[in-house]
Amino acid sequence: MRLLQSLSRGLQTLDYLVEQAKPLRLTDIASYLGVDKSNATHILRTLVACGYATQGTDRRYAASEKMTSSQGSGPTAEAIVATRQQWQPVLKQLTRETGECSHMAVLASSQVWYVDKIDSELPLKVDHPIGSLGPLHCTALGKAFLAFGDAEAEQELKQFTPATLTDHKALATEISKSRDRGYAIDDEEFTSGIRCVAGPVFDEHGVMIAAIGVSGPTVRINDKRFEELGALVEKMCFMRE
Amino acid sequence: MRLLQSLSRGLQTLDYLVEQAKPLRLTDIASYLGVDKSNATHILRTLVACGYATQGTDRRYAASEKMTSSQGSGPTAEAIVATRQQWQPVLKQLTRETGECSHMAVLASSQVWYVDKIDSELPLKVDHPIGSLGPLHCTALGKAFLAFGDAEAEQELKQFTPATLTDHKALATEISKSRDRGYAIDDEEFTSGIRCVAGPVFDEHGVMIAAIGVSGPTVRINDKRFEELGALVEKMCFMRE
DNA sequence: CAGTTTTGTTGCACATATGGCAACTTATTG
DNA sequence: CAATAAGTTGCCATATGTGCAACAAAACTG
Repeated sequence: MRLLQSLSRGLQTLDYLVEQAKPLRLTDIASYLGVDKSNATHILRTLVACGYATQGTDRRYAASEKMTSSQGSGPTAEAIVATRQQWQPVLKQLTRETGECSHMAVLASSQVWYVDKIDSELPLKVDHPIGSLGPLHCTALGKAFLAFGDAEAEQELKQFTPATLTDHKALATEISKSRDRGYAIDDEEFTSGIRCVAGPVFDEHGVMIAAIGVSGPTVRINDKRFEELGALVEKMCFMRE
Repeated sequence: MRLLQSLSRGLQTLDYLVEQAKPLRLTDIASYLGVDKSNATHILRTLVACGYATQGTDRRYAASEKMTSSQGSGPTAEAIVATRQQWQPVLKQLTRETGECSHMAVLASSQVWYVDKIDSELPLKVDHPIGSLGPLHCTALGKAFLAFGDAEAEQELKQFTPATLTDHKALATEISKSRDRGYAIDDEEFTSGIRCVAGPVFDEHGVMIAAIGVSGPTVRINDKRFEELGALVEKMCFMRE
């Protein structure tokens, strides 16, 4: 029973790239395989040439989309459920500390998909039903994906309120600001009278898998409190990493 | 720029297997690659040994699940959202025709995960909140996954009501019956006083991705109506294929 | 910012893995 | 039950993959 050595190594490399699910350095791959760097270079170059791996600008290698997402991208049901269970205490704490509704969403088909929420006790509340969808460009949760995930805004930025950003350049600036801040905001851009803040949730590989945020009526959230909420969400999101 | 020949050929073979999406004969693969049968044998044997291809009883070779299905277990968020949108009309129709609640669920971590529902208009109703989880062995939706999907029941079959099947053998018999019927049932096995029926939803590849079902209080569902509901769900599920 | 270390790529030569041939075994067909 | 086609194994020559070492390019570091 003879096997082709170089092919075996190549496939083993693929397995490793898929398993690690993040860009890997040549040296690490070579030492994992137990071969010379030179050999690893050839293997990886072949994988890239055949479309099974990609090389980033930092020279690191990763499995191509062919391997990582054979059809739909995005987290699996398993991952969502696990994340939901892991982060629900955070939602509860957010709502307890702020008195406002908190939500968790994942990315699906260029929209945010609400998968969990904790309702506010107050009579005036924000309610995105679990299972519903929302736009990326004018919700805090959506902007969190634009800022920290690999989501892209739709071509046409639909206007929902006077405050909705409909210009791609303005949106890009805002997303950049969100990245610097560590959280994204929605200042009455989707629904008049509602302000939201949201931060990213990363999985063990550093890939953004979900967003969590707090939403409340503008009447209860002045500029000062708006910033406080943002800081709180940012703290809660990055605490668990 | 030198590439590894045998690795290239191996990956090219994988592409071909994936593209053709059906078991292929050794000779065809060899002639496609333009190599000797002997060489093709070695390549395919290596692919099989590395888990990238499989050889059927008829000796034909096919790409392994690693290549065909998205490697993460369970459907992706994208797939769930798409299925939800596609099948929500069916849920609505089920509730309209029966007056009872209808639900849709996907499989996540050996549990059913409710991702959509249409409420009954009647005052006495069954309510599984969207986003909540349920056991596989004693819900109609869960049994649908056991019967038509590739789910496996937990080791310990927890007892929820006197009617819960806690014996693996009895459960296997019931699952087998479900397969024959075309739908699964839950006769007060999870909650006393509630009867449910559920059928499978398949994607374009014939892989079960979700289950949809109807639930109502036993007082409104006698044996005759129970069967009618099952027939209805079965019809609705298999209609859309 | 120069010196130092680490990492990635290229050239080369040798050993050997690999591909074709042919013989052999196993299935398929008339 | 021939007869033919498909699949697998043995063998050998050489194309080819591998490691070594030199080189180039980042990444640290003081």
